[in-house]
Parts: sequence; C-alpha cells; structure tokens
Amino acid sequence: MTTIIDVAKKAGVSKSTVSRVVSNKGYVSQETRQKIEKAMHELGYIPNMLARNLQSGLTKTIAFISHDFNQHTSIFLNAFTKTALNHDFYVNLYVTGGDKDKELDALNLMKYKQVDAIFIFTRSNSWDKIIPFKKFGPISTWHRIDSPDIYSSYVNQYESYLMSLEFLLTRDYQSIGHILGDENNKNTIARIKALNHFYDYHPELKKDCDWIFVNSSHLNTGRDIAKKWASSIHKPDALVFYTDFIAAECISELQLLGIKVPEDLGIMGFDNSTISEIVHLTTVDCHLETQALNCFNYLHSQLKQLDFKPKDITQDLVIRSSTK
Amino acid sequence: MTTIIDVAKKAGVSKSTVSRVVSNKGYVSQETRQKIEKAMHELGYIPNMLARNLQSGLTKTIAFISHDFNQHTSIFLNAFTKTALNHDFYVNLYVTGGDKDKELDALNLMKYKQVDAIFIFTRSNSWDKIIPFKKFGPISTWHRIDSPDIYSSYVNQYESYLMSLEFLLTRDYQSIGHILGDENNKNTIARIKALNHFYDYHPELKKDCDWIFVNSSHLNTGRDIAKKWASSIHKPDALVFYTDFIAAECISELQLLGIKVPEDLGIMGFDNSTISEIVHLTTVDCHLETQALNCFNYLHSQLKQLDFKPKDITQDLVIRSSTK
DNA sequence: TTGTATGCGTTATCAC
DNA sequence: GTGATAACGCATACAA
Repeated sequence: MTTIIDVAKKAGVSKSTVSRVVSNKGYVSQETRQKIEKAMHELGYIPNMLARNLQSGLTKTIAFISHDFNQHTSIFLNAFTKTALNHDFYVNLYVTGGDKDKELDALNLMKYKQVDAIFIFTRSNSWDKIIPFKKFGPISTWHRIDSPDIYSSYVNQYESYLMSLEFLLTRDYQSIGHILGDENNKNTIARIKALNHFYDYHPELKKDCDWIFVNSSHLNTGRDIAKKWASSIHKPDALVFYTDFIAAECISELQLLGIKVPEDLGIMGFDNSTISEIVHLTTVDCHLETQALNCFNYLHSQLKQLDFKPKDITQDLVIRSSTK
Repeated sequence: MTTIIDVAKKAGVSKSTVSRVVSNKGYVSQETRQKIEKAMHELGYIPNMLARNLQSGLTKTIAFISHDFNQHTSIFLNAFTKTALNHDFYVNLYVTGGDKDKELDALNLMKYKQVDAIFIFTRSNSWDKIIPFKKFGPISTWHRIDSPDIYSSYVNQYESYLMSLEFLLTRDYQSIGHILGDENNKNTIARIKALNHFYDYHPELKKDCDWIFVNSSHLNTGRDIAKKWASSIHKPDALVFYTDFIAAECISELQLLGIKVPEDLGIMGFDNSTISEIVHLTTVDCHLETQALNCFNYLHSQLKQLDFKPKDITQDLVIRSSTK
C-alpha cells in the first residue's frame, strides 16, 4: 500500500504538500503539483478513506433501519439511496427483523461514529426510546411523529382516507370495510378519525364495526380478509386497505375463491406501489420518492448546516379497475 | 467526546490497559478491569469505530452493487443483509442506475478501503473490466460467471428451463413462446441451449422463432408481450418468462384484454418471488435466500481465511394456476 | 500484569 | 508556497 509519504519521497517534497494536492486545499505551485501528480500516478497512489474518516470524524454514511427489505421497502429505499449517492453519501442497511434490541444496536451506530445520520423506515421501539439518540446526530423518518428532534415526511392520512371514502361513495359503494394498520400508529389514528367523520357526514350510511380491523387482530394477511369476507353473511361491498400489498393479497385470494372484483367487491389500497398496477388496484399515490427525497435532504442539511425546505407532497387518487 | 485517554486518567492507568479492556484482548487483572469499567461507565465512554477501522484496516462493510432496488432485488438483498448482520458485517448499497462509470466508482470503493468486499447483484461493465478489482478484495455475484477470481452462486438454468418446458408438455401445451433476458447473459445462453435441445427431443413440436424474444428487442415489458399476443394471428398457447415480474405484468395486461389464464394462455415465470403468489404464477424456485447465503459466506470466508463450502441449491417447480 | 513507544494514513496548524 | 509537527483515537510489539 502506497501512502502520501511514499509519494512525498518520490516527488522530493513533504507529505503536507502531497496532502494539499490530494485534498485540493491550500496553495501549491503548478510546478510541484505536476511533480506530485506524476509521482502519484507512477506509484498508483490511492487515498485511504479510513484515515480520512478518522481525521474528519465523518463517514458520509447514513443508516437505513428497517424490519426487512421487501417490495414495500424498495420504492423508498431506491429513491433514498439514489439521492444519497448523488450527494456523495453512502447508505448502510440495518435489518432488525422487528427486534427491539437489534434496532437499538443500529441506533447506537451513530454514537460509535459508524454512521453520520439515521433514517428510520420501520421501528419497534417507542419514539421515546429513539429520540435520545438525536444527540449523536440527525434522524429522520417517513412515519408520522410530531417531535422537534426527528424530522418526519409524513403525509396526512386523515385527508387521503376521507378522499378514498368519498370516492367510493361516488361509485355507489354503500357499505365499506376498513383494514387498518397498527393501532398505535399515528396514521391509523388519523384514519380512524377520518372514518368517524365520514360516517358523521353521511348518517345514511351504517358503520359496521365488525368490518373495521386493526393490525393487532388475527386477520393479518389480505388472504385472511378475503376468506372472512367470503364466509360472512353481512358483508361490505367495498374494502379499503392501509397498504397496497395487503390489498393485493386479498385480491389474489378473491380470485381463487371465484369472487369478482369490482362487481362483487370493490377494493382500494394505499401507496401506489409497483404491485398495485399489476393487480389493477385503485389506490392513493403519496409520492414516496418525494418523501424519500425530503428525508434525505433533511439529514443532509443538518450535517452540512444548510437550510432545509421540504418539497410539498400531494396525495393523488389513482383509479384502476379494482373499483367500479 | 471522551477517549480511552480520559478513561485512563480517571482510572489511574495507562491507555493501553484501557484499550485491552475495551477490545477484550490481552491480560488485565480483575481489579484494574473493574476500576476501568467503572471509569468508562462514569464518563460514558464510547469506542470510536473510525479509529478502530484505521487501525485494523478493515471496515466490516460489504458493498452491494445493483442497478436499482426493486421487488426483483429485495428477496436477495434481504437475505444477504440478514446474513451479513448476523456475522457482524454491514451492507452498503450502491445504486448505479445501469451507468458503467458509477459502477466502476462503486468497485473502486474497495481500493479506497471504504468496504472490505463486494457483491454484485447487477452489472453493466464486462466481467473483464470487473475482474481486476479482485486484487483489492473478494468479489461475489449470483450471476453466472466462470472465473477463479469471482465466486458465483448461479444455478444451472439449462436444467430448470428444460424442466419448465417438459412440465408444460405434460399439461398439453403444444406451442410455447419464450421470453428471455439479455442475449449476452449466460443464463440466457443456457436457456437457449435448453430450448434447442427441447425441440430436438420433441420433433413433433414446431419451434416458432417469432415467439422467441430476447431482452434487447422492443418488447421489454410483460404488457408489451401481452398486447403482441392478443394481436397476433399465430399465437402460442403458453409463454415462459425468464423472471416473475415480467410474467406478472403480462398476466396483468391479459386480464385487461379479457384473455383468460390458463385457459386461453398458460404462463410460467422464474424465481418464485413474492409477486408470483399474488398473481398465481407457476414458476421455479431457485432458492435465492440460499444463493445470498452462499455469496455472503464466500466473501466472509475469504476475509476471515476460513474454508468455504457452499450449500447445495436445488430448483423446484412451484405449480400454481397460471398453467392448466 | 501493566506501561512505554510507535504506527495506522490523513489533515490542520503553525512557522519559515 | 512549503515543511515540520501535532493531532484524530485506538491497537500492539516490546520492555519492565
């Protein structure tokens, strides 16, 4: 391994001068610069990032923490990584599998100086446990959290959920089933609020509490929901899911059961992820790419002390044939 | 920031003794160990990875290079990252977007000591350009390559393709269309060989060259293939795709066109990825998780000078309702 | 069992 | 403009 010292010897200068050339800082005369560049070239000199990192105290690396990496993660991850690379930042992956301790290990990496900042895609620990890590560096997430310490690119699912329900009404769906996420999730709470308001606005519609599911229930997969629907006597004529994949699973199972979408049952998803196009799912596009951009830009601005203006995120209905 | 020097002062010992405690190497008496641990705790000492990395010359990080991260990548990525983390290794992502120069930048990271090893998921440069990087550290891939310098976990797609075609024959499909990947890809070459042998074995079947597509053609997406099929006069009664996602796109478009799968047209995929279950796709499971395991274990064994025995990878037909 | 001295490769701070 | 020297924080031969 050749170092700046080797280059310095070969070029007959001091290592500080070589460093100036390598890092392109400070004054070096044309003459000596060329001498040094020639020596660097001949020796095949390669700067050592490890030494640079130690010196600067920075790694130019951001941790991306998630339970796992599946089709649900990939849109976001792809956008995030692309943006990061464009800004000369690396993205380090940490799969926690939903394990709280592993998640804390991952969060600890920032204080060990292994990474400069953290993005949280999914988490198991409470925000109260996570927020203290802020003192070691910036943290962002796409989940809904109201904290001055952690940036969140969340979209208001109250609005989009109301929009989805009103849309179903225009398509003449009268009784609607609701498949919601984790009950403690703020998005879920916002959706429940929207749902209640929706029924307040439309007293003619009946709210069927048997068809409001939260993730904590036994019916976790879309396939379970489909089976439940098929075997029920009182059944809604439309189902709204909190995420596309579960909706896609449901459609898939409905096909096996010979139930027609959207004639027998209308289905709506959320996210406009790749799979939604495959299964013709009506859904809401919440522009994950833009969210990823905002999440990275926040971290970047914190690290470089730039000011940060998030891009506006709209929520747009994407109408496909899973609804009438 | 507190360092081992601070701890040493507080505990009244030398920094080397502290280092021994921190890194858990060498002899330290119970007594002084406790003194040091107490001091570490009181000062809230945190070891600095940057310094450790410089000292060891290692980052415990592996680069994962891919054109992008989509549903196609996620199974592999997930398995790879999980395995890596279990062995205390980090995974760094490099999205190249198919750009040759960006890919070379990513490969260069190993010589800059930014990563210890490299896994290549997708590539743009020729192997000849990639192989020289081997001298900076181990490289593995899941693509088919026969080189002593790069480990490959590839499965023999000649066998699996022949298996797929023979299976279709048992289901009474007589004329088969073939959708293949990049023409320079070794997997594609293996598939073409299998295809030719298949027609040699079964002279009663006619080989329709109009229905053998390689990726370089204009028909890139599954939707294009579906439209082409719908508008053709001479059409095969089954299509075999080189990857599930394109097959899923095709099924999706066929549904829009009112064409029945498997009655009007049988469809087969390859990979057994998540999407295949959603769209009821008959496919081949080539155990990506095991391949990812092998790819990581190879790199790990090279870095730690262990011996490496890859796990056997079988290819299993997964029969769903996209075929009769 | 512990301390001393030196190295890892680079950058920053001074003089000159 | 350039060069000596000291950081950066830790690890490790070697001496004691």
